[in-house]
Amino acid sequence: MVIKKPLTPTTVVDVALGVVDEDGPDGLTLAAVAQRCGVATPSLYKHVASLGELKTLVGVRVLEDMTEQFTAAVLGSSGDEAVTTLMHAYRAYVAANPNRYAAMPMDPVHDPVQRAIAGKLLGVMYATLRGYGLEGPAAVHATRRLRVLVHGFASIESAGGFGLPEDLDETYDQLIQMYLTTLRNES
Amino acid sequence: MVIKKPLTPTTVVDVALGVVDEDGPDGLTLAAVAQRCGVATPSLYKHVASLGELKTLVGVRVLEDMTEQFTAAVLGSSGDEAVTTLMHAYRAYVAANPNRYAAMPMDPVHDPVQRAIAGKLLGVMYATLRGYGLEGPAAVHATRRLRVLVHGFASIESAGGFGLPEDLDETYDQLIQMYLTTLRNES
DNA sequence: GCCCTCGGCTAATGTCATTAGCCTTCTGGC
DNA sequence: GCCAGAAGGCTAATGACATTAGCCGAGGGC
Repeated sequence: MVIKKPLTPTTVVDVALGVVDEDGPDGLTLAAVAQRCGVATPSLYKHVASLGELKTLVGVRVLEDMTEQFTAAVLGSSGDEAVTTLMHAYRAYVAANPNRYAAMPMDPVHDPVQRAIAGKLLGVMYATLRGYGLEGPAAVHATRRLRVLVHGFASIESAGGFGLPEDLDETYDQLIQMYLTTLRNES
Repeated sequence: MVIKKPLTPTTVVDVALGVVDEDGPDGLTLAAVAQRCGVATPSLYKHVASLGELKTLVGVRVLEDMTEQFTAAVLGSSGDEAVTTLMHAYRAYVAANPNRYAAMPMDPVHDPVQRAIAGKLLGVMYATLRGYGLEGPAAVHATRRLRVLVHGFASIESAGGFGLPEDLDETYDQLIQMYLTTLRNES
């Protein structure tokens, strides 16, 4: 007999992430998670309140995951190099975890926990822009532009939305250069 | 007795769009559509093959809708003005129809009908860039950049993903300027 | 040794999608 | 006018899910 690790909310979310990775966000179902846990579906309710809550928790985990990776990627660099690194790291994350990214909440505004961790992720972007001397609103706009670029590209790419054969790396490089140019003109 | 219009695939899609508008993409259910049509759920199968097909058809309709609007918006202008107009029209469409936009397929690659109409929409963007003298790959990259910008911004905005109070019009204007700058430097 | 909580289970309900099979109505051909 | 057949609706049934209620055994604190 294998020693059954006790089921906890954390392990349930772990399993849920596995389901998302394999079956996509829509494949995330309590039944699927329960089966992987070797447990009857209703038993999950001892650990999570509902499918909706589980999805929220998965979203939080993804946000944490991204925050961690991007923070690590960007550490030790600054200026254009940092921005470039961050943008590449973002694209790489989404390419490596397309389903997870699709499970990321676009509107973390509602759930307070999600909002907190989403704020951290934003903070990484914001901090990466430090050194360009942006003040107040200008920094907010610059962060938003960055977010639009990385999310726009990544979401289309991960959905397989770019049909033509032209090099996507080249397109992404152009986006990076475009963004860096505005930063330079602004500071 | 009101004269019952005969149900056709087209009217079913019309009703489905109404459901999407009100309840979001996830609220689109055969049961909901059937109820609005005043018909039992299985009866819908006389008109659409499955829920999946209905979603595809809804996606097509949204793409057609957008294509039509953007074409009209951009007619008669060219250069920076045309690009600016297109970008504003895109944002306006998504703001006016957030749920519909969320129902738009990001990967029209699979269904041939969707691919065709998606190609038309891309064609509008592509045509808008005429006059910048872009050749071959450069035009493709420029179109992609445009798409990334408008989709990135619109999808975040429509999801309520911009939390801070700073003016979103300003952010969008900056994105437009950013894009126009790259176009000028390229042509 | 007793009680209680934890974490699992089964049974039941309700919502959906989907399939099968029936029935009525209209239409075209004769 | 009559009939076949297609169109378009319906009911019944099945199977996946989420969710709720209520049962039960094991283990720990006392």
